[in-house]
Amino acid sequence: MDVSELIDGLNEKQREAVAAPLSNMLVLAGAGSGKTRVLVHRIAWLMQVEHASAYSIFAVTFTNKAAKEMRTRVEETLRSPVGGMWIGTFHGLSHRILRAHHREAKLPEAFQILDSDDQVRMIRRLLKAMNIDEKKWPAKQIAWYISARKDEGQRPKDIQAYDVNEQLLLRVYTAYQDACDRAGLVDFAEILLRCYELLCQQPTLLRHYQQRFRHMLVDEFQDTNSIQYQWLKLLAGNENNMMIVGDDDQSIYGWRGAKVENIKRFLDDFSAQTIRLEQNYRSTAIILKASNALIQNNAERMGKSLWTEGDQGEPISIYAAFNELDESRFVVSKIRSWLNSGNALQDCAILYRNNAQSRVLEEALLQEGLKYRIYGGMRFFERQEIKDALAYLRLISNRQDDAAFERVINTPARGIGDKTLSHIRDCARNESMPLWYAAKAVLEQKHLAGRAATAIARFIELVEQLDDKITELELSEQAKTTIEGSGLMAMYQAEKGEKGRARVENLEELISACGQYELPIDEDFSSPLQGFLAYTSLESGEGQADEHEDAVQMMTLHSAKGLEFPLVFMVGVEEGMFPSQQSHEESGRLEEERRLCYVGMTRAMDKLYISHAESRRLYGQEKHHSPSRFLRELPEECIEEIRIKTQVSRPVNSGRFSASVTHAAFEDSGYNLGERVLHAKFGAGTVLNYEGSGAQSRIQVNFDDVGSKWLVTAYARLQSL
DNA sequence: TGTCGCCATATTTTT
DNA sequence: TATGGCGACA
Repeated sequence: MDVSELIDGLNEKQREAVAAPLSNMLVLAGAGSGKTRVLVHRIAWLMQVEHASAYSIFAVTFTNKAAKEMRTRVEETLRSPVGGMWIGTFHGLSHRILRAHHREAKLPEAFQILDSDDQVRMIRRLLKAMNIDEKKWPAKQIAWYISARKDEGQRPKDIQAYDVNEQLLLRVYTAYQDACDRAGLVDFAEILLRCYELLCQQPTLLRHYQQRFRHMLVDEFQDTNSIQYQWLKLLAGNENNMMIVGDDDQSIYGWRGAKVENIKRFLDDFSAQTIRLEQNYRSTAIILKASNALIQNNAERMGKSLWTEGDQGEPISIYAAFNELDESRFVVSKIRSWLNSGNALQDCAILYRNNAQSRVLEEALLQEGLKYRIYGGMRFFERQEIKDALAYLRLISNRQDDAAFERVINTPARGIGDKTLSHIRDCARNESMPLWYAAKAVLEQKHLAGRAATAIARFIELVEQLDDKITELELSEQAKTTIEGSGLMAMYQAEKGEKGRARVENLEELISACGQYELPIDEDFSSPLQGFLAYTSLESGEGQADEHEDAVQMMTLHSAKGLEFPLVFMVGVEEGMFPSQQSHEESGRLEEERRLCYVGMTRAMDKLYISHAESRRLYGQEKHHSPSRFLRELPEECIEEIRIKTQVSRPVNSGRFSASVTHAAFEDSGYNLGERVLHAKFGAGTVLNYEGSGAQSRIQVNFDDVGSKWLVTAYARLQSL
């Protein structure tokens, strides 16, 4: 392969990064500046020019998707599959190390991963056992606390509890950790922390990995938390080279422990040089100008300004909607015209601050007959029926797994009630043994009523029989046998309605997913089932159907990071929504919101619409929000305001009056709402409410003829009356 | 064991 | 406003 291929077609800065001599390096990569390209080409460069072996390369990302993309693109660039190269997520790679050295990490061979939902359930059980009021101490909050501590690398012994509240949290943390350790379970944060501790405590092991991974690359570095930073630093040792790629302006995960400061820390700790990628290949000049202007209002920045050789493009349109319904209709009508001009639905995205905002939009899209796809939400492997099935498989492969035991002991219902169960739990606690063995013990002690005893005996027999039956089978047969043998399939088949049908389908899908699963040859799994179980926890089931259907893409601003769309709508850009109400309280949160806005804007390639509603129904109450401060931070020359202006025929305080409406989008024939409103001329409306005076007055008007319940809050320009 | 009604609750999410 | 969790009840 000709090496020049690797740097041809790159801009100067990209080339500088790709072809840099072996060293520590920060690539400060702005949105749309081709950072993945740089990473991929750098890997190829290391192999081709520096003659690095695939074996010596270690590349870390945050999501499976990013890891997968990187691997594919490296292989495409090198035109050959690369084995031996470690490309994966922080969790995936840590987990891999833990599997390989489970003994040293003091984990059972069949250790399993607890997802956030399992974690909360586990804590909920502990709280009950510890007699802690769940009302006062929600399990979710405690789970959050524990994960946060682990993200900081803190074990219970490292924590000083100064007040009673923290003492309680600490007690639960301790109990929780104890329970996990005994059951052979690790939560997500534990994977990282455990791996870090393992490497700290096993110098030989650490040296082995350090000597292997000569070339480390890290993506989205601004999202690393404390333990991830420590882990990387440990693996890097003194000799290895690390290239980190990130963008401080796109740091939007501070609230879950990400530390932007890690970038600066890296520069110090690794005496690295910085390369800035500022040329943008995605957006129009206007969008970039506005984004640059916005982000400049943040104080703590490394400094970066995006530019493009491309066109100016259209101004950013800002629509002031009456309310969220009007906002949705506006968005939908613009999408309709986009579609009518021969564009694809999937090239257009609606971005919002929180998930609840999607509802009104969905309804409007549905009404217009436009297909949409919502990102996020329940993932395949997180669904109830799937987790039930997996819990059986987990219990079969590890009898100590209390979380799995609790989940399936009475699913499907087999007459094991709370009483019997608490009996077992008590026994387990007193004897400090896993629930499974406690159940057996209780049975032997014959403390139970006949019926309960039979039920438990049957359950134990069931699991043991399944275990016997499936050991020799192929993975998908194992799943099938378990799902059917456990009675889960029958249970969900009996469930009425659409839901039940979908669940049965999902279970079947699970069986087929087992069939498609390939056990990674270079990882240390004792069986395909082990591998599959880990896979289901670490990879929550992306790549479901309908992904490629032509549909409007809907997602939160957070999940939009890394994506791009020709047409983008950002909705609900109002004070109190975005920036969100709660971001006013903590320091630094406002800047993070601004970065989020920056992320959103820079998703747009050609056209960006931003909308805000003057009134919005929120938690059952009508709320009035002013336009977001972020809008004021956009340069005037970059924006075009679309606003329905109401002119009232005569000053009124109440009663009927007539109003005429002018609309900036009048010329746009595709704008249904505008047309409708205009043609209706708002003949007569009833004033419902009147407040203030002068230019700031507001009237609330009901126009019966425009639609049933259409409530309009319009700014009356009294001076023009 | 399932259902009803009451109550609190109400960002952002990947692994 | 809607939703989900929980206790009470049949």
